[in-house]
Amino acid sequence: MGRRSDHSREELHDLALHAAGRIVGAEGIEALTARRVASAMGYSPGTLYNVFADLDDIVIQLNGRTLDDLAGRMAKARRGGDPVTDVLGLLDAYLAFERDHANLWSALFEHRLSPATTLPPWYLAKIDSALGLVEAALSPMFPPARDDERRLAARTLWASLHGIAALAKSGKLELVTDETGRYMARYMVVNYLAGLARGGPAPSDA
Amino acid sequence: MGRRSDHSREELHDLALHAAGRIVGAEGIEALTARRVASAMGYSPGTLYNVFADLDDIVIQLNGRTLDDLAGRMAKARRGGDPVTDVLGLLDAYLAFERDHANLWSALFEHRLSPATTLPPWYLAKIDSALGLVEAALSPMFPPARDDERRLAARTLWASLHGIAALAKSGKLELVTDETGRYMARYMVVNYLAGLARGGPAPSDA
DNA sequence: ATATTTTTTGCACATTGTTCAATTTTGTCG
DNA sequence: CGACAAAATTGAACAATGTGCAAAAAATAT
Repeated sequence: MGRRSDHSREELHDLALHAAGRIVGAEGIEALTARRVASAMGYSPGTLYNVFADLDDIVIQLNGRTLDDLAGRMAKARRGGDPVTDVLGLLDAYLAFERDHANLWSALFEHRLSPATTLPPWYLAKIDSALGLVEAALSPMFPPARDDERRLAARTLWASLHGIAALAKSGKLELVTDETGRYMARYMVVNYLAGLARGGPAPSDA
Repeated sequence: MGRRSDHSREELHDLALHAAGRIVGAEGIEALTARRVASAMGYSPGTLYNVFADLDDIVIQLNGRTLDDLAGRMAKARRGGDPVTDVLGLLDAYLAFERDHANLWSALFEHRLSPATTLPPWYLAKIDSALGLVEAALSPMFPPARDDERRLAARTLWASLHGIAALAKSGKLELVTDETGRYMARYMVVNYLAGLARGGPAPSDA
C-alpha cells in the first residue's frame, strides 16, 4: 500500500517512542520487538526503519527520555546545603523513580550496545546533567580549585549507588527485605561522605 | 542417527561448558547460541537439551564456574590484617580477573533470568563464598557481636565496586583513562572504610 | 535373537531483526 | 485537468534464533 499523510515524520517518531515506552513499561525490554511497536502505532514494521536506524536506535532514544524524566525527578529534590542530607534526598528521588518505573529504569542498563560503538554525545550529555546534581550537592565539601576531584567523587558515588540498586534488583545479594537495598544505599552514602569529610589523601597507586 | 558411547552424560556436560566458555570468552555472550555450542562439541543441537534444561541453564552453570575462578583468584590475595590494605588487595585481584577474562566477567551480569525465577541456591552460595572474603577482611572493624552489620557492610561495598566496574566498562561515565575506573574503585574503598572506621551511627530512616 | 530402553538426530515451528521491490498516495508541472 | 516524478508505506522475503519431538539407531536386557 502506499503513502499516507496521517502523521508527519516527527509524529511518527513520537508515536513510536510512546508505543515503545508503553511496551517496555508494562512488560520489560525483552517484550520490545519491532513488530509490536509497529502494530501498536498502526503501521507496518518497515515504516519503523524509515524513522529509526534499527531497534537499538529506538531503545537509546527511549532511554534518553527516561534519563530526562529521572533527572527531572531528582532535580525536584530539596537542597539544604548539607551534602549528606542533599545526597540522601537525591537518592530518595532516584529510588522512587526506580520503584515507580521499574522496567523503564531497568532498560537504562539492560541495553548493551554492539561492541566498538559508543553512546551518542547527546546521551552522555544527559548523564552528565543528572550527575551535575550530585556534583552540586557535593560542592560544600570541595574547594573550588578541586572541582576535578569533586567530579570524580560524584561519579564514584553515582556508580556505587547504581551497583547497589542493580544487584539488589537482580536478586544476587540475598537481601532479606525490599527495604534492605535502600538501607544499603544510605549506609554507603553516609560512610562514603564521612570518609570524604575526613579529607584524607587520595588513594595512592600501590 | 543413533546413540553413541563417545561420552558419558557428565562428559557431555563438561564438553558443553568448555565449549560455551571458549565461545563467550572469545566473542562475548551474544555469540553464545545453542547451535554453536553443539557444533563446537561435535553434537547436534538437540543433544544439548538432554543435558541442560535450556540455554539459560548453560549460562548459569558457566557463570557458576566463572564465579569459582573469580573467588579462587581473590582468595589468593594476601591478607595482612589491615582492612583497607586487604580490601584493596581483593579489589586488585577482582580487577585483574575482569581484565583477563573480560567477556566471562561480563557474562556474570549481562545474563538476566526470566522474570519470577530466582537464582539457584548453589549459585547464591558461590556469591556468598566470594563475599565471605570481603567480610573476613572487614572483621577487624566489627566486634563479633555485630557480624550482621559486617555482613551488610561487605555486601554494600561489593555492590558498589560492581557498580563502578560495570558503569566504567559500559562507557557511561566518560572516563578519561582506563585507569580511572581502578582509581575510582580505590577512592571508594578508602573513603567508605574511613567512614566506617569513624564508627558513626547507622543511617536513620528520615 | 528378540525386545526394550536410552541416545541422538535433524527436521519442524514460531519468532526475531532487517531489507527491498512493488505499490500507492501525494505533490508538481505543463 | 492530465501526466509525470517523488516520497512513503507495505508485505513478503531472508537468515538466524531457541526449542520440541517423532523417527532412527545403538546399547542393553531377556
